[in-house]
Amino acid sequence: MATIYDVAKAAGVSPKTVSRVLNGDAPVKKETLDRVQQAISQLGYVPSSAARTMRSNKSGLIGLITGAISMNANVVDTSGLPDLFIVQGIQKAIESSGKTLLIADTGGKTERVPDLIRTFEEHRVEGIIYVADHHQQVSLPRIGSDIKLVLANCYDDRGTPSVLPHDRQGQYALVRSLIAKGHRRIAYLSLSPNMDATRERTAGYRDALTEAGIGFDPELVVTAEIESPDRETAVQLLWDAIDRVLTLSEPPTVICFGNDRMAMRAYGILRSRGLDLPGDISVAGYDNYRLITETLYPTLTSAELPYAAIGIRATQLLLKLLDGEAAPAKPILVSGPVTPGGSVRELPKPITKLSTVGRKST
Amino acid sequence: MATIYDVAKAAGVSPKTVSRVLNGDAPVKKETLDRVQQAISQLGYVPSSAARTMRSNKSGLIGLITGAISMNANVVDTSGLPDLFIVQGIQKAIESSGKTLLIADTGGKTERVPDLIRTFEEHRVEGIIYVADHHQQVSLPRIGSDIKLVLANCYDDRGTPSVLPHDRQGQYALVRSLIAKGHRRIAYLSLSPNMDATRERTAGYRDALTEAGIGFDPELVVTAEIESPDRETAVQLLWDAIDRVLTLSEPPTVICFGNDRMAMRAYGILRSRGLDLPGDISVAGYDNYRLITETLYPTLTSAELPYAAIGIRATQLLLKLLDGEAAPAKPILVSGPVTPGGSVRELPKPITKLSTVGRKST
DNA sequence: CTCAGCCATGACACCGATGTCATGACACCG
DNA sequence: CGGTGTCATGACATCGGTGTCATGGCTGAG
Repeated sequence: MATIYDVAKAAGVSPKTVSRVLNGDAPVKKETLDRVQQAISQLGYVPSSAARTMRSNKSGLIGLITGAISMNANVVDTSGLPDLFIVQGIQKAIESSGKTLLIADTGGKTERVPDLIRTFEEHRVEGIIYVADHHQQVSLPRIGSDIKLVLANCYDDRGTPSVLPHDRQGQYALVRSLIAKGHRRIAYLSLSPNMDATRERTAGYRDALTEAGIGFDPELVVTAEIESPDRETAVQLLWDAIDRVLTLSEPPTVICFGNDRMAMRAYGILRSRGLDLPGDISVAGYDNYRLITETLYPTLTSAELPYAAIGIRATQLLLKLLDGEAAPAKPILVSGPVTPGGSVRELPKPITKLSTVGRKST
Repeated sequence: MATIYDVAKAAGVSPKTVSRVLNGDAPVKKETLDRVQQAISQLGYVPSSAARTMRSNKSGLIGLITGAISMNANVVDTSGLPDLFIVQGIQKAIESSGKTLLIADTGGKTERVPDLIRTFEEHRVEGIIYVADHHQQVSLPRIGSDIKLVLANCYDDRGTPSVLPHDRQGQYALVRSLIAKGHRRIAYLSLSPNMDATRERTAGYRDALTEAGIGFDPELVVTAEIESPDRETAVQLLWDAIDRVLTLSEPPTVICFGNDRMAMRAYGILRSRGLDLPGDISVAGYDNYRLITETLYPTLTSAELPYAAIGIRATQLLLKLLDGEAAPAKPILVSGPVTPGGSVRELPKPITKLSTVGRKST
């Protein structure tokens, strides 16, 4: 590989002048510049970032720790939308910054994290983004203070800067849109109650009910998934939960599911009970996992889990920290829109009471 | 950040001795060793890979170019299984090699590839793996000969070492398994005929028919997807294709689709025609995209597109090249198994002719 | 005409590892 | 007891860039 010295010799100048040409940080005579540039292209010279890093102590590298790449492989996991979308957001945001992304995958084993951090330290990354596969609390080993850390889709108890999905707002907006379509008996078949997302979303569900003056009926809220079920168990649990709400004395007109995948399963289950979608029962998901929401027939109404946006925000946050800005005191919450699909039917409006809530704008 | 000099001073030895402790490449007295190790952990010293790289001219980095991370984002693309699974395989295989993976994403724009390669060259990667989003021919800019290149899921006309899915074998095995279940009228609704995969798979389809002594009926083979359709068009095309084969004078007992996603759509379409799955018609996909095959009800029979394996093979190939082994003359073909699901019904065996083909082992 | 000041360039040291060679302390052999 | 070999360690140069400072030539103001 050609070095700056080779180029200098070929152009008949000093290495320092070549350096000046490369970085444009000092005036160079046009003629000299041409000679140098020709030498560069002739030799196919590419500067060594290792040498640069050494001198400047700036690597231009950002480390990314995730399980997103190795996960989702065979395990079709419980959480729904692959955290990979967060990585996509990060990738996109980093692109324009001139930094280079070093991606390390935990392979699903969190105990590998210290090793990965160590590797990043060897490469003198300027910052690290840690991506969790679902909204959760994490605890990472301490990192040298010269490396900035940002958490995406997770948080810790040390006040490390973090970016989280605004689950409460998401479920609120979803339920609100259902109410706007005339639904008042709204079931919510949730993910495991231990998850942060479930707590938040349940709160959002109630927010929307309260706002519309609809009483909260605990019978309409059923846990329909446990931590890490096998397929059979998951289907069984879901089947039972659906059965439970459908056999209520006053059954729901729409069922919200904890994620799109549950909703996808529900399509098959509901139909096998002879129900028409959305004629007999409306369905909504969560995540807006497009592969599912757009491919299902009819298309699925879903609240978007703004993973790409979380990735972007996390990256922007990190870049700001690197720029010397102060860290925000609280986690940054990112909201997502509701994507309407064909799975939610518009109910005929009650003629007795014409509240604004029942109105639909379009 | 502490350097090897700081450690040396703290331990009262020369930097070279610290180096010896780090690399264990020369005997060090037990007592000295302890002092050095203590100094290291006290100072939190982590060696700089930049300095190492400079001295040794070996970076320990492998570059990966892919569109897998940025793609699949909003575009639910035509090709089916996300190439991300290839990246997963690569990640897994690289893990145990001690190398570090540098991932660059094209963001879907191939014209960015030269820039990405340039960045890799600056980091002095030892090898590059290029991952395509579907089986295809590519043309990459030339790379300095000191960097090894391996193509995954694609090939070029320069004989660059490459690893490809064995599409012909895959479709052959799938159709063979259908025949083993008693099917003889087998429709094939394929992807775009311009795709390498389609050509290969069609050949595999015919291989299986020939083997079983079933005549090839061109009416059973229909293109049901074009290059990059919008959702509406895709559904329409699929609907038409299904209609076409179902209204044949002798309709198929099973339909093979070009990928799992088409099959997923077909579930809705077939049911809306009042057909029972798999009672009235059997269905098979391609890719074994587990999110789809395992979540659909009934589960979907599919041929596995061995993306993870391709990633692993590509990585192993690259590591061998780096080890000085010669490149294989031909692309490496990776086969995948057939994953049976509930979407294919076992047909009653014809009593007149009891051929071995109709037999089922289990 | 002279000197301040800019322009273009080069000499040199340094970043943090490690390969090469040298050195001093012992042990072992004859 | 002297010579030879091994062990443990250090001095120094080097990898490829870039920051610092110096230098020579030229311009323009006084």
